[in-house]
Amino acid sequence: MPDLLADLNPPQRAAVTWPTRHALILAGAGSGKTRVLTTRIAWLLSTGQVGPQAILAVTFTNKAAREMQSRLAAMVPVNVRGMWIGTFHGLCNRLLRAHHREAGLPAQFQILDIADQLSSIKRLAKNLAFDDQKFPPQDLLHFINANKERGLRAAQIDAYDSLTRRRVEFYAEYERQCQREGVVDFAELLLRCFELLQRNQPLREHYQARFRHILVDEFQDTNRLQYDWLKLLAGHGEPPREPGACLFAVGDDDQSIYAFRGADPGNMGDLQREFVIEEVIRLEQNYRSHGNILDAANVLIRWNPRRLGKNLWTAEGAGEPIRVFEGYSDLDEARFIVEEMTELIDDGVPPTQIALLYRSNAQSRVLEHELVRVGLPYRIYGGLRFYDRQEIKHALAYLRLLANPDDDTAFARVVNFPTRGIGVRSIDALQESARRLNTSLYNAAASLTGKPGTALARFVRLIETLRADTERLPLPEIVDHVIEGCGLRQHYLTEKDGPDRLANLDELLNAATVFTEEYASAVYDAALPVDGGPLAAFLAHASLESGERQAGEGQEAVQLMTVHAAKGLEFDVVFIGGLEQGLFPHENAASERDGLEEERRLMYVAITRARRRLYLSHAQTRLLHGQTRYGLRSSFLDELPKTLLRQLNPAVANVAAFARSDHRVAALARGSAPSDPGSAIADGLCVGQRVRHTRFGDGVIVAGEGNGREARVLVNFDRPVGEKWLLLEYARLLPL
DNA sequence: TCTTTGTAGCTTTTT
DNA sequence: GCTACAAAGA
Repeated sequence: MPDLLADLNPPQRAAVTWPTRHALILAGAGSGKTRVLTTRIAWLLSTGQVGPQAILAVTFTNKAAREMQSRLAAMVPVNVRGMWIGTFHGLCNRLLRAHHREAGLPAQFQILDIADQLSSIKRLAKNLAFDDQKFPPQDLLHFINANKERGLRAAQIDAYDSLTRRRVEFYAEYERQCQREGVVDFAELLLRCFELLQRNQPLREHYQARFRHILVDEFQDTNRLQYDWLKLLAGHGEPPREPGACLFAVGDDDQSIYAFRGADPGNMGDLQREFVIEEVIRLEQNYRSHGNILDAANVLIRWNPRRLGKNLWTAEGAGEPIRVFEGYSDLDEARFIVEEMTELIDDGVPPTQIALLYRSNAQSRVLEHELVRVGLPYRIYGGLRFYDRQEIKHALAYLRLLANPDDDTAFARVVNFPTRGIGVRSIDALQESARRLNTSLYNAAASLTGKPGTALARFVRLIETLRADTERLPLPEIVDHVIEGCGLRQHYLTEKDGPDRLANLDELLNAATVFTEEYASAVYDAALPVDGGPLAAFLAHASLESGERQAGEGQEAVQLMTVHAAKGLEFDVVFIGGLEQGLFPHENAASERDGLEEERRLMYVAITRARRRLYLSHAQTRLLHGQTRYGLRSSFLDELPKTLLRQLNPAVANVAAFARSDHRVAALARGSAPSDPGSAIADGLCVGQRVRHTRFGDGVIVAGEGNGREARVLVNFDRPVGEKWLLLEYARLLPL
């Protein structure tokens, strides 16, 4: 046991050996968060405080869950497979499979991924004759998901306008359709599970009594519903029959970059208050980056108000200054980056230790072009995932149809693929008759089988035959038989990109084989009934785990990805490109509530990915949406202390920018934070106000900061001028 | 049924 | 400027 705690620093050790009480661990970037989490579990087990069945560990990604399992397996001799370690969705799936009857779901219920959900919504919108101009399917999807993530059913939504009322009606219809089809979307998985536990007291008490320790990773990324789910399991707010579970939450509010998806970093503060956590443990020693890089990150993030507060430090030296490059154009910037990379590689830096991060995917193109031109291998994250490939989705749809004929999404996907002469007209007619009979497309098709010669009848026969032939087969053979029997393999034999797709289908077969082995070796809790069988479990696995983002393989490649994709990773050398106003921070963020703060956290995440060397680059012009845009350097650059930076190409224009940068940093040091929108700055000027300038024309005040002689405002001037910082002492601004 | 042509949109996206 | 998806022609 003592060796578990060896090499832990004092706060880490305090976290690991925290008494049986709720805990909030503020874990900075690179502070050994995962290690603390897994060691905590290992410590609880090996000190004999609880058994493995009493642990519930929740993560956001399958990768994180696997990482935790494998690390834990290396620390203590337990069957980690049988433990409840998984993603929110994975664990909810497990619970719902075990208690599907109580949850009102069929044993074979299927999980819709986001693409399935969208196609389901499109189908319904068409059936209900919803105007797709007034109600774009994407909006409906967002409306439904956002509400589910807040824990709201259609009946619980307050609709004050007719548009919202229609959306609510649609939501209700969608719920009905899913229920009839026996399918659940991602958000439903959580909401259904939450409602099940809330409604079913014996079940709730069973799990509350069972899980003595609930550990949550990346707590800042939880949404309302996930937090409520945790509270429910922890028995929070209920009369204490016996002491509820201990919630051990690890997170970093500064790395919350998914608020746009519904994550609520405010949950951290809520947790602290609601669970009465008097002492927050801070893990602030960083084992990743050199001092200058950390200092830059620390200074940058201090511009955000409402932080829980944290300052990273390292035992390592300051290291190199942060390199700043200004290109004339995006191409110039790309050339610089690629040249620099080439030099680094020549100097012996492994290409895999070099990462290029950008705010948006569109930025990768110029860089890729340049990388291809000089012949530098690269690996780009963000492509298709394995289970998202069309051939895989088709094969899975056939399997889904075998498992659950009511799954209309699966039916619609494969009814005419490979083409078998069932066109739009037949489908429309089928839709209509299914709607009339209030049944699934498959049932409607089956009921039309009076005419055995029709294409539709042949399709129904095909599915029936497949089902009958595979009924008693083990999973891999089912998959093999279906791929063969449905004609997919035959179809791709003649396609131009057929070989790749066939290889992927083989890979699916392989995945089924691996899955079957794991499934057989008691992946699931022995104490739970396993309903639905291996096929349903495999299909759920395919929906919940879409596989690694496909990337150009090749071991010796530099890594390209968005900042979001880089979260949790680290590299010796990091390039952050496109640091321009409007791009990073992104212009759309300005209109969102707390948008700029999230952008800043994103920048914080980007900076803290670097171990030894960090490059920040921007370009004066950039081709965006087919037009040349003139970008100002990112305000984030100005928020970094000049002393940490080394400008690689001192362009004249930057002298002013640098002076400005010092000014802003000085203002921050004095404690005068940038103004919030709406607040008055000086002399009756406030953010959002229109003003006139003798030289620049008219514009709107976007931000303001400082006071007295140093008070200045950021004005967004009309058309050609754009954003400018102006010192109020000198600039004569006329309020309009 | 497959191909062509047109038009919208375009930030990030763990499950 | 490019892509993705939808509606119209062969």
